[in-house]
Amino acid sequence: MSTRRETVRQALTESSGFRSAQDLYADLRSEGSKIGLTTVYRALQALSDSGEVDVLRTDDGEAVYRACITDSHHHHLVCRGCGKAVEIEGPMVERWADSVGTQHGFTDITHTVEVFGTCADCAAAKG
Amino acid sequence: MSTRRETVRQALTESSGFRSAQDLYADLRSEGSKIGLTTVYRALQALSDSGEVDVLRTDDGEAVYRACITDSHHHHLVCRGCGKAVEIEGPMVERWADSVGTQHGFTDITHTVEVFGTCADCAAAKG
DNA sequence: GCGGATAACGAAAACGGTTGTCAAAATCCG
DNA sequence: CGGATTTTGACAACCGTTTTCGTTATCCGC
Repeated sequence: MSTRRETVRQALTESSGFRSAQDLYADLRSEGSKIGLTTVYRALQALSDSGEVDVLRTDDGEAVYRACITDSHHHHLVCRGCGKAVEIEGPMVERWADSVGTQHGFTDITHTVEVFGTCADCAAAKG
Repeated sequence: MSTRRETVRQALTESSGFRSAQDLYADLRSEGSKIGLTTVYRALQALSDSGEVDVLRTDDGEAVYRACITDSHHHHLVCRGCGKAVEIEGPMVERWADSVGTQHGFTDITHTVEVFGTCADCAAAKG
């Protein structure tokens, strides 16, 4: 009876990038769903166990999830001052991730890259 | 009066690798110190703020600290089946992240890289 | 359809690491 | 010594996550 699990999977797939369980819960509730937080967590755990989503931790310990898409993607260069994000591409990095994974006998390789910095404006503002 | 901060710094320096705040607290208590958990956290936070220790998060969200002002920045290749993690290095990626950030006028650049895959064992087990 | 076993659900409580509160103790300065 | 300031640590609050447990929905043999 994985209707709820499907719902969560879909919500995650539709949103790009990483979402926290609480984010997804808020999203679903605001869409009118009566899903419970517990179920969101359970679904994410199940999806994670079966390898359908990737999980990692933010700096403040929150778990964030991403639908596991092997499809090509881009990354973001995020300003830690104002949050401005620039889309960046790194074919070199894609190749590197694949090759390093393959070297260790891993298959079905995906990766995430986040680059953080202080943008020119914020650097200037800060003095 | 930063004897306590010194104590924590020293405890961290003496132990190799990553330790959690709770670990350090337990260590210090077992050595007879009457330090409080709050103080350990405060000291670690201060040390982290001043860049004297590195912080990261374990898979279950616990913060771990390492006295290390230097090198050994590495990433992880994580199996999405069994969770096994392999430490990987990618000087190329480090350089790429720096250069792409600089190109966009960003300074003070950091980055995170996570590579996910299915390890040989799990691929075999799964069929 | 009907009824009971089974699985999924969700509200609320429990949990564990972390952070905040606040009064007591230590330190500093005059 | 005495008062201002800082540091400390017991304790409570917090927050994301997990567990509990009673309710509800689904499945399956009749």
